[in-house]
Amino acid sequence: MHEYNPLEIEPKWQAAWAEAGIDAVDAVIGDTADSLAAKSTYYALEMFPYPSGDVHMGHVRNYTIGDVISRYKRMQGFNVLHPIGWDSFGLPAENAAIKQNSTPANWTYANIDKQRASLKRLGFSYDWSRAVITSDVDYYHWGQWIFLKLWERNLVERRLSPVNWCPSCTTVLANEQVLGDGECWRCKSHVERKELEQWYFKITDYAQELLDDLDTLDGWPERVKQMQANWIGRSTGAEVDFVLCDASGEPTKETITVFTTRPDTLFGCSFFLLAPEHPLALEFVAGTEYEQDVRAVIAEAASATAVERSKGEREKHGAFTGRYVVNPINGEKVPVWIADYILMDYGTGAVMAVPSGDERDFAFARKYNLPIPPVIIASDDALFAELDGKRERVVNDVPWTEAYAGEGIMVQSGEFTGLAGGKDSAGSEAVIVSLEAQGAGKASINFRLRDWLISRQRYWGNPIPAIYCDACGIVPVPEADLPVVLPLDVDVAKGDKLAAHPEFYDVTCPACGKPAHRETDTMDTFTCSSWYYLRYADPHNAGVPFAREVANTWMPVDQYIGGIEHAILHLLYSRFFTKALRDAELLDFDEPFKNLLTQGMVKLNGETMSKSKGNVVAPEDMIALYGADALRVYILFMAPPDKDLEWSQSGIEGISRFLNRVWRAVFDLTGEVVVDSEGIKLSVYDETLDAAAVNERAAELNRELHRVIGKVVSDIERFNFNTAISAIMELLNTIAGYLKVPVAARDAELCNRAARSLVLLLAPMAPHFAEELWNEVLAGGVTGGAGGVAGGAAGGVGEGTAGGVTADDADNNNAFDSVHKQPWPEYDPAQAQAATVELAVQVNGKIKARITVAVDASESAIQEAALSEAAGAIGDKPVKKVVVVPGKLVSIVV
RNA sequence: GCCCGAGUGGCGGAAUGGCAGACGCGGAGGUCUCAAAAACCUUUGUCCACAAGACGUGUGGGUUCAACUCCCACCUCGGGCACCA
Repeated sequence: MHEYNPLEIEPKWQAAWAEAGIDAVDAVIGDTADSLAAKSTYYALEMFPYPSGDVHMGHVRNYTIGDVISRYKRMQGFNVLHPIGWDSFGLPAENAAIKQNSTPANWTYANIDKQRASLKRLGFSYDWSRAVITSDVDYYHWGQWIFLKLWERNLVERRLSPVNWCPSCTTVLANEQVLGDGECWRCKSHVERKELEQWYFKITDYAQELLDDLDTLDGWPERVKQMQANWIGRSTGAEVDFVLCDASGEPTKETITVFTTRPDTLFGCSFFLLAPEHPLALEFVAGTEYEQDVRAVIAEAASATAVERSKGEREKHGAFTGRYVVNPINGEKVPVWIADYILMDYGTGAVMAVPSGDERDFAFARKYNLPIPPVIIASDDALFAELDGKRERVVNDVPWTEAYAGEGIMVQSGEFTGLAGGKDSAGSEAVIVSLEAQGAGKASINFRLRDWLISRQRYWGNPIPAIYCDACGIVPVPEADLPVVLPLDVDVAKGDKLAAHPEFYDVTCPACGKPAHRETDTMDTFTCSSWYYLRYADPHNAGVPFAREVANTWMPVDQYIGGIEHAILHLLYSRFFTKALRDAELLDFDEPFKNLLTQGMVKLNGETMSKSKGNVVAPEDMIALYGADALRVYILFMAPPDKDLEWSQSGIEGISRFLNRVWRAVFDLTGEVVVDSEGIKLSVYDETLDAAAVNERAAELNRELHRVIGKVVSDIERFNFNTAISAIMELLNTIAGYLKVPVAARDAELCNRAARSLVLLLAPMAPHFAEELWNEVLAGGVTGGAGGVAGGAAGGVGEGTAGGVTADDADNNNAFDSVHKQPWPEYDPAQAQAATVELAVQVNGKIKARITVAVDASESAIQEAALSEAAGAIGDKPVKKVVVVPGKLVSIVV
């Protein structure tokens, strides 16, 4: 036996696999074009890395999970696409370039080289021939092409809007890129609001479908779907048109529309609110006595930072504009105020205030002494009789001390009084019908989701293919002129930008030929990551981003794996892209990712590992100590994949020990007397075992083999890698018990099968380890060793066709018979059963005895045995009931 | 405030309503060794000197022959959203 030396065998097999092209989907060893076509496809995908530096433990975890799934599926006979690439545009490259006086490209590509080497060192089975790097012209060319397709489909728009501006990154951000407390997702600086003209993708056109199709994503975590649903934020209700009055208070022909989820409370509207940014606000008060107060509120609201706004219950400020509007439901004139809690970018920026039914309006009414007419009361409320039918308004001394926003009965609501009120209630519907009849409103749906702001005032990104012409306006770059190449001689370290490169932006208008100006903003990096999974399917296509039929073959992704932090960002954008590309007839499916696994973080001392905290455990250090396989197995073993895990150094030593034990056991199973490095014999036999004891151990091992293979299958299918590994450990423990049997008394077939199964089960998780054992000890049958266990007789379960050399071997020139080309071991649940089982006997819920019965014993026989065995505990108390749970226990109630 | 998760030994974690704590780490004792490391064996939820027994899955109730698991109420921690009309 040679020692298990991961540092020697891992690079060896990595080189051998690379040479044999074992992981490329279209060059799989032993597969012909026909056999490949006959296989089902399986697309396993992990979120590609940003090349920020070294590979860290989070990557190791993410990619190990994906690799296990890929290798397992290959052994199950699928043709597996398992690609990798880099999301390589983005701001960190610019910052690093400035810091190191380098260029973003140099920094990025150097990091990619470093990460590629690390990923290869970890033994991940990627099809490297398909690697996609988003900052390569060959890739971003097609990002521009897709941009033009979306533009053709009217999904691209340049418009003036309030935007989020990060002063530190000196660029605008999408809504999704502003964290809950108003911080930039990347640098955590406080985001400012600005009014700028920017490029948008009209993701809101798909708001309803993005929401509806969440229901079809059965393979997604509920949590992620919930987060997306909240983010999309659909509200149903009505649009109501209020008639504007002129400065003298006379109704005009103009109306102003509000959105409400509670049309049933329309009679309770006692004032009307505009957002401070609303264009009508200043128009109303210009030159009036109200102007000063209104301007003060506007100024105060504008200066409020995101932090202040996020503090929840904030003192509300407002001012009367001097104007009135007419409530269409009852013709009442109500005053128009501005209020700083009204958001310009939700609904219409104008709101009907119902202080009795809305906490915020209530607080505002109290503060400014506005009427609070009750219109909804709980059905059992005594006020009903008192209020019903009365039209007088109760002012500030209403019996209510707070707003009532729940469901109830409409009161003081004219013809609608007595109807059920609430969101989407009968009362709401009746009010909408009435409004529609008089042309003053309609049913409506509002989304919280905003369009996706995709332009960035940064250099290191995909150039937006648009040209500004004084004569023609904004003109798309013609498809034939693509790609718009990002110049590499921009020296960001010296503060250089695209906007300072005339050779980039001085162009002629494609429409009229006159001098024009190229767009110097680049696209959000999230546009690059919104379709990379499609490019993997057809990575070298030089005519289109991907061929439709090829995309249809591999997509949707069967299993996507990545961090929860993309629950809204990347995962929502990618869904949008897929739907938009489908409508552009470029592909034929609705959702990109059929199944999603969000893996937990790797922590140290309860904190996320980060360079700035200095608490990073470097994967390279662990590989140097224990090897890549031990690291892979350990990270799988520590916790279920979707939970955060706490790094512990001593645990990986345990896994290293486990692999060493397996190593020795495999040799021992061949009959070889295993010795340690100093020649001390480790194989120890128990010569006292008689034939019956040997047979019992053999039967136990056989049962355990069938049980564990079945367990590993079901655990891997559910991604419970930790329990799959536990089960393999249990198998090893049983094997260790059998290895006490002297070599001459062992069952050769059983030893062979046990060794092979052990190695095959570990192959997806510890690929080099398994490959070495397979090739050095097992391929071609177990033949080596002092005991001379004969190989080739492998029948039974263990391995379908794997009798050693596969039939395809002759057809190709690979020098080895890879364990990763073997079929997954089969198992027979019936053989996992022992002939007899021990049952616990409970008397009134307490275990009082144990009985051993045949596995197929009849219920009455079991009952009889249990009653006699537990007779002492039962005593003379009458037996009321007996429950027999086959294989488990007997419960006796006395 | 609203919406999700999660609370099990010293630690990581197991348990289609059916013997709680699998598997591993750590600890204790032992074998081997001059010694140590490695390896192997035994042991390891708590209480009790041992045994017998009792108690044990955040808390309190409930359903059930049987509850970590299901139901109700609550506590704690983590995450997301939050003036969205």
